[in-house]
Amino acid sequence: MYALQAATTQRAPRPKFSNTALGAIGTVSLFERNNTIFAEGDDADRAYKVVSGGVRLCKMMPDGRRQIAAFALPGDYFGFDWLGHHALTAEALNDTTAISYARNRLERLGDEDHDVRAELYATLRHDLWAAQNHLIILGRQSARERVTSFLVELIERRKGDNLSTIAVPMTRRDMADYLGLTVETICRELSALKREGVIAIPGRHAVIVHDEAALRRASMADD
Amino acid sequence: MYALQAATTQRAPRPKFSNTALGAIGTVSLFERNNTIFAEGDDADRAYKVVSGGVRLCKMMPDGRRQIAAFALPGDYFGFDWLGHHALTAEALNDTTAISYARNRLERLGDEDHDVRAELYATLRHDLWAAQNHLIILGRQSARERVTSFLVELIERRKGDNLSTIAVPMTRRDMADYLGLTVETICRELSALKREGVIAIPGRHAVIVHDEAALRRASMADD
DNA sequence: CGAAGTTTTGACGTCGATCAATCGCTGTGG
DNA sequence: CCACAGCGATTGATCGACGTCAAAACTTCG
Repeated sequence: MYALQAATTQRAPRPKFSNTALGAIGTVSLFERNNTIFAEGDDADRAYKVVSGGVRLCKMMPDGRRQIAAFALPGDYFGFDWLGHHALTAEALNDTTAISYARNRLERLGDEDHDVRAELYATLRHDLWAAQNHLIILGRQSARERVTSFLVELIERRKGDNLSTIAVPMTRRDMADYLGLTVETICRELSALKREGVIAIPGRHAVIVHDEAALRRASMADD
Repeated sequence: MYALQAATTQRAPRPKFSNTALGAIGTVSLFERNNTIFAEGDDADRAYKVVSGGVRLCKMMPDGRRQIAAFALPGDYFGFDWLGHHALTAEALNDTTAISYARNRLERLGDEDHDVRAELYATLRHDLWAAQNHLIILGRQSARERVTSFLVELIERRKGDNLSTIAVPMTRRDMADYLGLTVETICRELSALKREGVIAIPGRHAVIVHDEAALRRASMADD
């Protein structure tokens, strides 16, 4: 009973802003691969929605260690989390198109429009939910569990298409910095999954899932 | 410049609800050590503020592994993060007193009162900020860095008192499950810090900080 | 074709986990 | 008041998963 309830209620829907309210105030921005969109500590004067490409949201340590907190993929919002200064650095994974919203306009809209307010709130709640799930991966899962959890996450974030081929827009290093591992461990786990027939790897930025059930089993799909 | 900015702006203030608005609708609850206040997946019909004692907020894996996402100490709010179902399990660290707020009253108040709304939003933002800082600890820090980061966090959360003795209301196991380590590693790191003269350990639930600068240096205070 | 960056694989090292024993509280009953 | 049981904390010995170092293969782009 508890497990069933958890399975049906834990999924936090990615919020969708009403196009009517926000559509009008956004402007299109382009970023090329590895460009910084904003850095941790910057004035948070703009927030974004990814149209195409992808973005990594990360924190850096003084000695160069990096932890990626999340990836923003097409349809996702980012930069809404902190209204004074950005808490994370945002960098383009690829050549990326995004719609950008001015902070002062967002705030005005949030004060006036109950729906926009609810959606800003839902965005924040979704990010918190995602971060808390990420904690269990980083704190308590093995390398195998992390890599399979990540692939399952990509499967579930993939929008309409039900292909068994999933797009992997980030590099092995990005995956490593998201999962708290090294590039080499990522490669080894992917190779092992390939050897076991669970997946195939047609190229750097794609994975074919042959046995999704095995993948989910290996990921210990939380609770 | 950037480092200075980060140091002054990254700290997310713990929100304080206006007592006038919320004070009226809270009721006092008591929980004894290790009692479950709510479980992951439960209907989120109440949210809480800790008065005395402490609470761990955690996720469990089916095989018993546990990740603690946060500790709620006196003055902290918890259970506000998810308005449908709770995303985390809350358990009392100690005999604990908390003020509990009914969800439907909170929602009504949030709709009516701009200040309450801002404070609910600030609570969520604080939790997200804390979770993102936690990610870098779990993903990229050594055992030594994790334990010292934790002690620094306790120092900074300690309210008015400026004593060098800090209260540690949780067990070694709780610390381990918060930091993604084992009980043994926690003990060993604490013993090493004691041997090096950085801290003293007068009892299970207290630490005396002799060299706070060394502690902060060892914690690699992020960014 | 050559250069630079990314991915993959192998050999080896290490940090923290595991297994095990002991210590030291705290509470309970004789 | 003391003996003892039970649980948490501590310390030691050993193990193993993942990191580090190194080299080769592959991809991309000039």
